[in-house]
Amino acid sequence: MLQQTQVATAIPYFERFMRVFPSVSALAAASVDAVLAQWSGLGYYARGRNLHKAAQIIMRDHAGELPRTAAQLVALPGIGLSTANAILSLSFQQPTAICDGNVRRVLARWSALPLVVESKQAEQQLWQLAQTLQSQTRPRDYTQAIMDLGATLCTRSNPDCTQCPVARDCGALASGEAVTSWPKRLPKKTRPTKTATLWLVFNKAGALWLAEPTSSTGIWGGLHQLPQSLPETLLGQDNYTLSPIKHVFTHITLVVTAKVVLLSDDRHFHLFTNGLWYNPKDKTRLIAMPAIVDKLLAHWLQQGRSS
DNA sequence: AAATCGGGGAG
DNA sequence: CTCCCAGATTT
Repeated sequence: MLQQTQVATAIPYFERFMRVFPSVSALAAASVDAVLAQWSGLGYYARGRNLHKAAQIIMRDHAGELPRTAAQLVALPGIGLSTANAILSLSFQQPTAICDGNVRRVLARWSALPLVVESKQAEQQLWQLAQTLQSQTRPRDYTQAIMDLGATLCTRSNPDCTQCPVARDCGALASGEAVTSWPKRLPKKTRPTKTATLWLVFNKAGALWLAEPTSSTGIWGGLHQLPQSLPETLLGQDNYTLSPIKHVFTHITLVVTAKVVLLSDDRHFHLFTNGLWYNPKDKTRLIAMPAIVDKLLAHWLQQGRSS
């Protein structure tokens, strides 16, 4: 959950997830749909699918226990070198280095790294530096400390160097330039905009139609989806077009126009198969779906019938 | 090496 | 708005 996701964001998801799947065996025994239901809203759904697969592999090949070597950990889906080393140092007191976003920022500043951090050279030097600096006697404390340093003091835009325990030999601080000018970064690239139409189809009870997932990969893979089109016979029905909303991804900006259809009778229900009717008020029934569903529902409730 | 995967916190 | 977060995987 913490891969590319801030701790504060992940905490409520983590707590709920651990209540529903309190053990590796419980997670392995669950359906991927049940896992993704708990992941809904958190994003990067491949993490949820990979975690589920990893649990099953751990049960099958590792007697239900996490392996304790980097090579075995990296072989599990969703675990790369960074996560493997984090597990080894934080859980098993092995002197492995991590080089996550916080650590990269701390080390780039401390070493006054002239290289653009996205470059292969910088990547290599930062990993090398991280491994060199790792404590051989207290790897767990060291790993937690350098991450917390980046998260609390050596922050992106407003570092508090007066409180920093390594300010004395920090290269960026000594340089006279602004500490925030590190890490050096590549110029930003513009994010392309794409448009999409999504349909909100409500039945008489006020439940929303969600289609079964059609693919386990790609954007929102494995999640239930809003229809992008409707059967011809329904297009003549009264429908409402909501004002477009923006939904930003890492690589694209999606401008979504939602169209709303209210089914007043049962005539057209036979057109809706391979999916389910989701009642937004039923909080007990968690469905694997992207955050944009609730976003559009809120938009519809707030905006209402504007056209 | 570059692109692809969400969503939100913070400024 | 922009930047970036306890990155991994695919192309």
